Amino acid sequence: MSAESKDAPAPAPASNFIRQLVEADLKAGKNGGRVMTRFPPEPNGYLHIGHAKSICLNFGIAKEFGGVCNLRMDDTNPLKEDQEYVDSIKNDVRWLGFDWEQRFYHASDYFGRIYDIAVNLIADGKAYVCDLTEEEVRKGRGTVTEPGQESPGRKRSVEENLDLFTRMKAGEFADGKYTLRAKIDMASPNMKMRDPPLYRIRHTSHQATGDTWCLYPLYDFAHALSDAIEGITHSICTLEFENNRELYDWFIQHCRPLENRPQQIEFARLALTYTMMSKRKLLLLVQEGHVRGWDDPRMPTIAGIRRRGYTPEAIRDFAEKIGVARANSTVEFGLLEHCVRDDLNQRCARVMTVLKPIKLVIENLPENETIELEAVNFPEDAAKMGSRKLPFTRELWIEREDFMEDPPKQFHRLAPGKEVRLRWAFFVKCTGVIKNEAGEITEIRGTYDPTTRGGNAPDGRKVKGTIHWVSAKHAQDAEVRLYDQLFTVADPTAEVEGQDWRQTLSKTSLEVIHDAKIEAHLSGAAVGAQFQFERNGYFCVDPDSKPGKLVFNRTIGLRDSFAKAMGPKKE
RNA sequence: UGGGGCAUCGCCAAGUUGGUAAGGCAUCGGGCUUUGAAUCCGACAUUCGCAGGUUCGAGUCCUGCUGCCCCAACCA
Repeated sequence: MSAESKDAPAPAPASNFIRQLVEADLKAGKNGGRVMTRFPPEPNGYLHIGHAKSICLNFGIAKEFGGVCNLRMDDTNPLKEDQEYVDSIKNDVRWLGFDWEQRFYHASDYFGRIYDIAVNLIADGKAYVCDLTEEEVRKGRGTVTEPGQESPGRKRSVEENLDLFTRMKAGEFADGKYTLRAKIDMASPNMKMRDPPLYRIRHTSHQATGDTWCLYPLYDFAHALSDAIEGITHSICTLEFENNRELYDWFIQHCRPLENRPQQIEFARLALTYTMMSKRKLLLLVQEGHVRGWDDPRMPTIAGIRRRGYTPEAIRDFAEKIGVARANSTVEFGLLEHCVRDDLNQRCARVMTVLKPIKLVIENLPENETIELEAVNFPEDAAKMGSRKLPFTRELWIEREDFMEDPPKQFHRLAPGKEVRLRWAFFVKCTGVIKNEAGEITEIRGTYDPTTRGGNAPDGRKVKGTIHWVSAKHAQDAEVRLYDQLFTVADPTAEVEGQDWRQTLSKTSLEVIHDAKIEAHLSGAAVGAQFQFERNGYFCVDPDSKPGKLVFNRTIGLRDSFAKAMGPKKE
């Protein structure tokens, strides 16, 4: 625990306008020195990496300034919400490393109080029952350049409004018959202030409150009140709610009884290249079977990237690195990958696994001889994870890509007449290949130099390349799933005329290898265990694994400057 | 066209009484190397959307312009 605190001191968090604002509020003694934030997702889908940014921000700010952060389900629309989503949200936030303690709430917890406040608003002449249809309301709202028309309901008496609202709650009216609207200003240049709806009738049972209610408050009303009721001091949301702030403040000012004065602050939501963040479209990917589910490792959902092998530490680091600002921006996916590699590099034991195997026969090693070698599990710090024994035998698996019959000069791997080091083992020189009738190489032949045991030549002879291998006799088969971007374009969000967004879905985002060769000792690895397959990347054990047949997900490949220098791969 | 926002290196992003452009990612060199990984060293904005103005001095102040985002769901 305390061992890590003696490491290099954490760098001071980057400056951002929200931290500065909270700091200034604290200094000014605002809110009695209290800091309370909240993360308020609507349980209508799974959380994604964009939500992770918000979670880190809200819980992070609270923790940093000695405050707390609530987890609240913003469940005001029973048509879209589901218990499955609330479960997944709690699970994901917890997994990311944040704790709401006992402060898990629902906007629906406050339906009773919100209703009472609405009644007060009516009594104060600041809200009225409107009998316009949805269509009429839309038309009556005007446009951005023209003022709207006042609803006839605006002239209703307080008594009649109260009576109607009571009957709306009692279930006397069908969906859409009436709404409750705030009486603000139909000519406001801010469309959000043109008598916004507060309540609509919906005879639908609710995920949390069942059939208790048949009318439900709308977002603006319920959200501002929920914040005030909980005592939120800083209500952090994304930029698209900027126009709603004036309305938020109106509610805070005119509703009673309300004790607190929360402040809404907006920041730019996360956008990532090659990534779709729309909840609606992510749902379609799941429903239409383009992916295997919300937790498909190709999905940008927390559940997906968790299964993929991304760690909470990497995601938190990413959230810190991207910063917080008010300018819309799109972060390169490569930054997230950097954070993941950076974290995994420090925690994963190294093992050798051959993904696309070809046999290498050591001609000068007898059939039944086994040489036992030792391999360090974490070469950066040999003491950290110990070592393991490796059997070296006549028949080995090596990576197909590590052999070329007619290589370019920069190729440091195996080729006829060339010598390479087999990691932790010996120098091996290729003596030839065996081909089938089709002319395909089926086997590579070579000889090992017994004096180079461990990988160093006593004569000081150097070798350019080191490749990984596994004893064919001892290797176990495993399934390995290689992932690539789900979309082929950097901005899958861009609307292209005549083209459906699904057309940018990649056909090669998943490649399954059924016969990868793994070191025998790996066969006992637990689901979720993570390793670096040397020279191949970071991998984790997938829950689909069965006894005797492990399934690995490639979390992320290693950086590959050679491939980069050689140009794009043909695959 | 009304209102609300935003514009600093390829991508993020600091820059707050105006004082002479942080950092990260990416990229490019080089060292080291039993992972072409990691790591280490070095390079990388005379310039802050554009045009004027104020000032000894402006990314920071003023004026005008341009571009992009958001708002006309009984969604959030």
